[in-house]
Amino acid sequence: MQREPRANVVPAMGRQERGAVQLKDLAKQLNVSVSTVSRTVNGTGRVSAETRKRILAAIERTGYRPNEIARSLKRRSARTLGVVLADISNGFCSKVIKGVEKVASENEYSVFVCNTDEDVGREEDYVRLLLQNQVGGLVIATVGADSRLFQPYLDAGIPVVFIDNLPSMADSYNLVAIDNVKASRAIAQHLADQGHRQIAMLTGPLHQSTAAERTRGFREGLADSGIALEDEWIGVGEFKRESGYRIMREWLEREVCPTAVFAASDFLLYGAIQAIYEKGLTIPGDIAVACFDASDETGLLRPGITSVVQPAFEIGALAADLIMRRERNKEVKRFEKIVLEPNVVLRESSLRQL
Amino acid sequence: MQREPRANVVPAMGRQERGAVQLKDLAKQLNVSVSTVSRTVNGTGRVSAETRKRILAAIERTGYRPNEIARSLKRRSARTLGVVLADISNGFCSKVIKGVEKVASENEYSVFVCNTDEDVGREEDYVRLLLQNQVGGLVIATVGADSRLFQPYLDAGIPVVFIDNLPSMADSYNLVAIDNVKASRAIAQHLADQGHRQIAMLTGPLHQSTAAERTRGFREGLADSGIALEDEWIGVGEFKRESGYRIMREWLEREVCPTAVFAASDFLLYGAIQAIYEKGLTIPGDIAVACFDASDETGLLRPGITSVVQPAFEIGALAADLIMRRERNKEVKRFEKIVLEPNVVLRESSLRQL
DNA sequence: TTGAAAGCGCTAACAC
DNA sequence: GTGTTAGCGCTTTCAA
Repeated sequence: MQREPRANVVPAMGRQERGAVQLKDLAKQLNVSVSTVSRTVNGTGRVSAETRKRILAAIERTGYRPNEIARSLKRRSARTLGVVLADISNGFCSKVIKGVEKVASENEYSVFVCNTDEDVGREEDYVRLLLQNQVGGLVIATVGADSRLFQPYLDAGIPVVFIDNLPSMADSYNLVAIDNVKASRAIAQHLADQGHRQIAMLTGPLHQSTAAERTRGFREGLADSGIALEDEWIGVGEFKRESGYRIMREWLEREVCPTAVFAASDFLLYGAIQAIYEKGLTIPGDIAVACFDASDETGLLRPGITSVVQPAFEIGALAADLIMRRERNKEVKRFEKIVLEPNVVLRESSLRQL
Repeated sequence: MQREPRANVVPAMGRQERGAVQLKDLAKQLNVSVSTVSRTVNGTGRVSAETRKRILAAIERTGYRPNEIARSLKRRSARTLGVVLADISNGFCSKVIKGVEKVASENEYSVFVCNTDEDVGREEDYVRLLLQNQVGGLVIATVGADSRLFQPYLDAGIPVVFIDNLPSMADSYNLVAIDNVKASRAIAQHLADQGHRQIAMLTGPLHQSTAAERTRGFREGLADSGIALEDEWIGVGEFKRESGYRIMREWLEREVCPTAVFAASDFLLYGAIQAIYEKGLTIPGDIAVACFDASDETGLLRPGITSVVQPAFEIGALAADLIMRRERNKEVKRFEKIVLEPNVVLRESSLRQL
């Protein structure tokens, strides 16, 4: 195919050879240099009022948008954030993402979302892939405890913010999370106050710091009321529905079974509740229940579930904001730990007198 | 500060000047050219078995990973997918994302997730931002009907897949969705079969094709049973809880009110149900209800809600797969429309005899 | 089979 | 104020 020789005949809006208008096209059109255009686009350096106006007009007219990939290559960092979470369908996770997204979009950042399904291998793959994509920061609820995974981020000066579990690092990490111990203590206190003495806990893998902390806090809280949390009534599974169901069923088979159950995650509890109902028991009549992050998008669930409500949106927003602040002040190299107050909401599922 | 003059003294694993090991580092170490390393990394072009082995070993040893940004710039397309949806907290949306993500990660793609909250302005911003980020494809449940927004994608040959609403384009788009008309007809049929005659519909903005189709299908389905869907019983709002609540309340104030309500989205219905309960009425005793995409993550909702269940995960996966196929066969420029069969699940919320 | 070199679109010295 | 130019890290002709 022959090149069109009389290119000038083609008006400015004519078919573009390949893709979008770019810096040099504008420069050529306006008889200025690419750097002048670049400077006005970025508002950096001086440009005379008149040329600026012409350039802005041309940008408007042509709909020019800078190629973010080229910018990122030059800058060696993309205006993107990676968010790595267990499961986007989970209310906590989706709210965290929304929080991250809000702050990100305010800063013209885009957000990569990655579901690990609590699979350590997938987490590793994503963490690496995001690094290859030169994300400006990483927000992660990690399930693998191996902190070496994040070393390349430290080396590259890319902020990593943990919002849930902590890997086994000394001090070189950022954290935005609630005080899990305190939250669990509060629930323990509440169940004890309600008169329960046979109390069980459903929790996740204890090598995950959240599972460990929530269990510890719960045990301590019960101890404060002179109640022992027996080992046999600490059900350790995965943070999944099936685990809660299975463990609760086993408990219900025994001669004595708990009158109150606290779960370290919502799905664990939903599984347990299913087991309780299948046995023909009622909540809170026969068994009181509570958990972390009960989230009922429908607003129709009865009974309402007593719950530690993490400020998930805020956690996401704060995590993203931390990254943005680091981005602005590259010099500030300290690590930040933001620990939020837990919020406990009492609902019917644990209230004896209704 | 003075440069270290005896650089060779520093072992290979020593502190890197800046960031990660890259192609030219490997090339230098192994006394081969960057192109040879590049060829073995990508498995393109011929490389002798021996050098290939040495290079792979070095990659393993150094943990080299190609910089995706640089690749993207060269390729003029990033290995990323954009997903633009109303609200990640919605069960339909989160499942779509998971479907997209599954296929994407199988292809070493990353996924940008964007919540529009049904705001046309935000949708536009995101669509443009994703283009600037050179996404390899776009999966979108659009709310704005202006097809010009997507023209730059067409021009650049970037596949756009609609999974919900259609913009007002002629034929040049891809679609993966269920047959909304058919699904709504089925619900209409069911409610008529249950003996209902005063039937109402809650729907979204009628300029959105899904809202329009669902309404049309429902009307046609009722007509098949000789029932007219009165205009006054078509409640048009936003696809949000508040709309459902507000409209249902109005209906409940009237002398005659519907005995069955069908909602074009889950949140619309949840709002309506709240209004029904506040009025002291029961479901399905007083009013039968059904909707699109009732999703109960807890599994504890009673009554279960009769619903058109879109295969959301599959929709996402098919949409992503379509993009991947286009990516492989750039030559294939046709557009695809994949219409899936609707799946209707009858539950207690609409069953008279329980 | 391998290497040299030209970009991909942009930013930022540095020179004028 | 403005322009020239050297890369950012990679892929890909084109020669050798």
